[in-house]
Amino acid sequence: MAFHSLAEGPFLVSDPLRNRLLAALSPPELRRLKPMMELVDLPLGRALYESGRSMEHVWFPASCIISMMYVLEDGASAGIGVVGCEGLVGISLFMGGESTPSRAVVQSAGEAFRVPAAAIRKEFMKGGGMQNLMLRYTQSLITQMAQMAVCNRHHSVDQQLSRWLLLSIDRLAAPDIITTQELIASTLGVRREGVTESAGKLQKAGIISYRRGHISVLDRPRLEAASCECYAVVRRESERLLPRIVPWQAP
Amino acid sequence: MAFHSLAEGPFLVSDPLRNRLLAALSPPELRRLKPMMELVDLPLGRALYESGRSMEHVWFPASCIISMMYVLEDGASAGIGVVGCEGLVGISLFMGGESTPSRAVVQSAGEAFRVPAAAIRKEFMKGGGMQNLMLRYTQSLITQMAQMAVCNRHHSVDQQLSRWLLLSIDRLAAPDIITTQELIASTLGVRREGVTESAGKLQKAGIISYRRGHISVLDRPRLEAASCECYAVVRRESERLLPRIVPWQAP
DNA sequence: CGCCGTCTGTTCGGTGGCGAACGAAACCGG
DNA sequence: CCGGTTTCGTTCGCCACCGAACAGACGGCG
Repeated sequence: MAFHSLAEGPFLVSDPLRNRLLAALSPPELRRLKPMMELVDLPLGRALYESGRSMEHVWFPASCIISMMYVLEDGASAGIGVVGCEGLVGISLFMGGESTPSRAVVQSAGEAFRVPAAAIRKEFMKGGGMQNLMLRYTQSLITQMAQMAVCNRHHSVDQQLSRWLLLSIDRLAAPDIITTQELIASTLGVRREGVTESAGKLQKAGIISYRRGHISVLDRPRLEAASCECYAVVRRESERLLPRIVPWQAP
Repeated sequence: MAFHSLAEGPFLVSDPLRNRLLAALSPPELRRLKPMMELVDLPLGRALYESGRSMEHVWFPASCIISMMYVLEDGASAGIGVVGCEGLVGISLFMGGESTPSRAVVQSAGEAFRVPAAAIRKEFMKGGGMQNLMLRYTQSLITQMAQMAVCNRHHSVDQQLSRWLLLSIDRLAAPDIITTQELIASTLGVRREGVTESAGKLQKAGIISYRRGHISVLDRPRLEAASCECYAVVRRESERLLPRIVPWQAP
């Protein structure tokens, strides 16, 4: 794992603005958080936190995807949210719960910024723009979770895979995802064979292409057509609730 | 059921303490909200709000159950949360979104207190104990939604019905639910016939009994055994995050 | 360069829940 | 007490997904 110091150094890659929530903070807010911030390289499959464990950091993805999942006693699981550069992982740290019964897993390898829980809580308590931003993000996450629940119940694996791919490339701001079918299956809560089959169809149709541990979306419009309405709902609600890409401006 | 009047007046039934969140507010907070509060009788099936519409009130159930559901374009639906006397309906009003793409339906007829959106928002903005309470409740709702999503994916209709019954009687603080199989089916996201069959099994086993529009739980322990782990997870997390039944006390 | 662990492809029987269609019984208002 | 409406009961073919088991193939690592 490679760490890049934020304070000094010419590493543009360490610019917190790569995460859209951080980019939307006011200059003073960002200035207060910056010294505590750390850029971390996240390998595929790493767990940022486990069910019920107390959490020590809030994570702001820059170029990775994190899946929030619930795991049942028998090992079966289902993903309930996809987080990328538009969001953060660890909402329960400012919602007041300290922990949650879910699990957060790196679903596409990449980088993320992390900030100690205490620093986030302190800033949140001030009740300013940052609090408002975090709460709006939380609501967009709630929408996503709810829509995933309905999607789980009513839509085919084909549709769900398409939906997942779309959500992921939006949150990566890139058409290439570094992951495996096995991991996708566990977040969709279906068998790996089901993903293989659906992905095969999409590849035959020329909509995506993949090799071992790597998926590329080739034809976005047709992928949207193959997906269910759930993607559109989540996207619309995210656009409504979350800040545009342009950085913070005085109110 | 015994009620304790907070101020004056012989109408014990209108005591806000019947809702546990209201009961956990500090005396000054409750005093500020009381004048805006209204007790409303809610008939089965009534929608408190529709997807995307702007919301005018926050609802605090006293003796009813409200289901939060997502409805798909083709009419299919799934419930993502059950709210009773332990909670409130309308979190997006203080989370900053003003509306959500979901729908809230009366799932068991009864009474609820409602407070205008503006009053809640004003109190929330003060950032005191009430804000903390609402946020913790929101987190418990998130847990519930996520667990429902996994349950949707992996558990049988039998298990889900049992889970739903348990959550409901907890939130009613009574073993009798006034609802129909059709409504239960729509919140579980399954066919009405499936509910009929599962409910039949439970009745034959002597665990519940029902007649038109009315279900009674007879044997709670065996209902818990018939349910999946999801109920226990939600319950444990609710107990961890939410105030006990005892009313507010100075910190 | 070659090995081996990981990832992907394929097959087959089994089944839970779906969709549709219809009948019977319980409650409501007149 | 009596139609009419709502709610509940039952049946049957069907299909997407499951569970298990195994074969091939890529690619990192020694």
